[in-house]
Order: sequence, then C-alpha cells, then structure tokens
Amino acid sequence: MQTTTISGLAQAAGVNVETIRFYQRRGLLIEPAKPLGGIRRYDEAEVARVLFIKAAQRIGFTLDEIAQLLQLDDGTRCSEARAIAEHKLADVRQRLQDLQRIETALAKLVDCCAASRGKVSCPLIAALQPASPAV
Amino acid sequence: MQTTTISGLAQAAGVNVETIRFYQRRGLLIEPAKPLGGIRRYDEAEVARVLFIKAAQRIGFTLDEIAQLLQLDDGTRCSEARAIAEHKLADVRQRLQDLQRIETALAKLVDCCAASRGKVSCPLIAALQPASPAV
DNA sequence: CTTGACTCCGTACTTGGGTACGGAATTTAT
DNA sequence: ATAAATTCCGTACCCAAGTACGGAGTCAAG
Repeated sequence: MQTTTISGLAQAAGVNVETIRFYQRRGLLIEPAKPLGGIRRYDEAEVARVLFIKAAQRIGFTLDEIAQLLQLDDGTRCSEARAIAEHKLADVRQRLQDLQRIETALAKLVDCCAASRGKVSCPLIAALQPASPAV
Repeated sequence: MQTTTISGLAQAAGVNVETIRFYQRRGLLIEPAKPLGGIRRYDEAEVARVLFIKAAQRIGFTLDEIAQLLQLDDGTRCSEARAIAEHKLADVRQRLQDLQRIETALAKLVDCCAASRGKVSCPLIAALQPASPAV
C-alpha cells in the first residue's frame, strides 16, 4: 500500500474518514494537492501522522498542542521548537507526577479493600490533598 | 472557617461558584440540606472533595470516572469498589506508560535540538510509533 | 453508459465540561 | 427598614473534538 485514498488512510490509522477531514481542516494534516477535480492520495507518512496524533491524545494533549508538536518535526526553527518542547516536557513531568500519585493511591485502595473488607474509607482523597501546594 | 456558603467553598477550592453548582447537578457534590427556604452551608470536607475532583481531572479522568472514584470512598460495597479501582488502576498504568514514552521522546527532542542545531527531524513521531501494537 | 461506491465539501448536530444570565428570595450592613 | 450582596434555580450559551448528513462530482465494473 504505497498510496491510498482517504478511506484507506482512515482505516489504516483506525479512525473515521470524517476525523481525517476534520484534522485537515484543523491543519493537523495537510491535504495533498488535488489532481484536477479529482481524488486525493495519501501515503504511509500520513498514517504515521494520524497515529501520532492519536497517541498524543491518549496522553492528554489537545489538538492545538499536538499541532505544535507536529511542527517540531519540521526540522526548521530549531530553537523555537526547543522552547516548545521544553515547555511541553515540564508539562508532561507534572502529569507524570500526578499520575504516579494517583497510581499509588489506587493501588493502596485496592490493597486495603482486599484486606479490610468492610470499613474502607481509603487513601484516595487523601492521596491528592498534598498535590496542590502552589496554584 | 468551619462552615461557609457556596462562594466560600468555591473560593477555598479555587473554582467558580457556577462550577460548584454544576458539580452538584452532576452528583459529584451533594447539596447539603437547605435549612427552610434558606442558604446552604459547606464544610472543609466539601473543599477537599472539590480539590480531589480537580486533581483527578488534571490527570485525565472524566467527571463520570471521578464520580465512580468518589463513590469508592464511601466505605460500603467494598468488592464493587475494588473492581472499579482495579479497572481504573490498569487504566492509569497504561497512561503512565504512554506518558513515560512521550517524556523520553520529548527529552530526546530537546537534547538533540540543543546538540544538532540545524537538521532536527527528531524522534518525536518515531517515539509513538511502537506504542500501538494491539488495537 | 449506467449503477454503485467512494470522494469532496459545507453545514449541522453531539458530548463533555463548564460559564453566563436573569429573576426571585434571603441575608447582611447601615 | 431599606439597599447591596448573595443565594438559588433554571435556562442558555461556549469551546473542544469529533460525528452525521446531504448534494454534487468522480471512478471502476459490468
């Protein structure tokens, strides 16, 4: 499958055709030039791009953020790219911390739930209390 | 501040009054009984609850999921709670993995961006490629 | 050369998570 | 006791991220 139509792309990436078109409108995907009143063709690079978008989304990036990330891949404007990436990285690390905190809390909950069987009132809420020192 | 009104609660939790009311409608917060045609009062436990909601949200839980999590804190229906918690935990661990992957990718990007200064084309997209083996 | 599938494009609808608005009632300050 | 601030409540609006729809054009097969 070297080049395909929009539905092939959508299928390969596991999304809806409409989603592809939506991403094009948003500028996340570039619409390949239309060959004179006809039908556009897409290659594997586009599939990769869509998969990237989906992966980034699962992690919690917005489409706007993802657009920025995708621009980093251009190769040009390196220092600018770097600044964005650093900002994003700080962001990601914060998320990681929060997530680790909740992971611990949930794991404890499961544990104590297994052990105590009855009077639960577990560390779930407590676990997130010390999470917001400076807003 | 032992008990306060809705605006006090909102302020203490760093959210909008409307947001509190929205959460009440959603069942995330319980509206304390209204004292005869009057004004409801809230205590610190409610503040904690709102902070929890916000913390959980930052991590990527939906309000529905958070509602479930909050119910786990009730102490009753332990086995049920445990099942939900375990499911959520698997979820969280998946998110953690994804997030760690992107953290690595971003860190590399920043690195190579700092080093190569010019021809970037970094590991960002590649980093998420092997992330979806089984859909 | 017509039928059926697919593409293109615009517009509209949906869901999640709120925010804003407006009128009535109640509380607080003077 | 009256004005200003709050609360209560319903309804309506907003943005993000899609999904659905409908008409017109195009392409591939029989």
